[in-house]
Amino acid sequence: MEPAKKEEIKKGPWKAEEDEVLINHVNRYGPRDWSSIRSKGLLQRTGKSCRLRWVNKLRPNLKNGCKFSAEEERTVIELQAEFGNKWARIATYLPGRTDNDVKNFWSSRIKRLARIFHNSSDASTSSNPKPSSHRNKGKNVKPIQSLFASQFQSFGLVEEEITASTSSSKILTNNSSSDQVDEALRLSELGIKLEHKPLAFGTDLVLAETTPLMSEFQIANQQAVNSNSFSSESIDLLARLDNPYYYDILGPAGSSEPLFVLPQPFFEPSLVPPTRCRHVSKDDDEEEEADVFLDDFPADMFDQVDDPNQSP
DNA sequence: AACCGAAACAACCGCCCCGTT
DNA sequence: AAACGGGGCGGTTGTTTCGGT
Repeated sequence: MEPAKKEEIKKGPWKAEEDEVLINHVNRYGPRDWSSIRSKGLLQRTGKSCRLRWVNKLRPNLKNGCKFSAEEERTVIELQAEFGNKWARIATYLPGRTDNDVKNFWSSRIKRLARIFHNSSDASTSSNPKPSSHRNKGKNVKPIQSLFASQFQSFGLVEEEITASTSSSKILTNNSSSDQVDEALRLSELGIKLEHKPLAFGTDLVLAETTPLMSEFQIANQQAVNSNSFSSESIDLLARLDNPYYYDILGPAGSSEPLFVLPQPFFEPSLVPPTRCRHVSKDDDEEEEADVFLDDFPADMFDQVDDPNQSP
């Protein structure tokens, strides 16, 4: 017997009309019964696809188009160290951010670090360093140290690429570019608890491993400051790193005391107007209009969404 | 202006959990 | 108790945008 011809399932980018249908459905029934959207013939999308679209793009109060602030970055780093890759959980601490946002942010960050450290490795291991390109361009990003090994693995880099031969103390060397130092400083600034928290980046990082790293910071610091290639912020941070009591400033080693207070898990209040963010786009004439239609929602329709009584 | 690499973003896939039958 | 389906989540991949050469 010929199986009933399945209705074609649509994939790929969503159109405005589809969004509208989805929003109308949620407007009427709430954010549930995703599979019924297809069974009713409203959309040729799977329930999962509908849910994902709603959660990541159409939900009110999303910070679409906003870069992560320094505070958000720090929160992600801290929570990732604590929870691991529990993006949905981490996202509950970041108003307007989705698990996908957090995941993408982290992924980009890891790739960037991998590239930087890889280039650093090249520079430090080469006896005859070639002139570096302007922006450290390089494909075949290769992580070079065990420091971030498990994190790299979780982002699909093969195990043999993670060589144990390079120590974290080589992350920064006298050959490090100012880009590398800047990023490493940023890392130390944002991931400030690395020195004290074994869970950081999912590795068994211990203080003994990071101390040489920091001394290398100081070496690079001197060079870079001498060459006047840092921003004033970086120079300020470098000055602090040069301070022998810097670690004390960060907090006592081994202390479980948080260095800053994490925000509480966030639950979007139902009546808060949608967060509007301008796109980071350089086109200043282009105002963000994506969620204007959400203003038409009844005020109480999101009461059931993100119920504050629910645990994350 | 064209090209290229990196970063950012969007969406799908597969697995797992849980409630229902 | 087992089967099934829906939903949630993390991982991955494809596409677009951005910035530099």
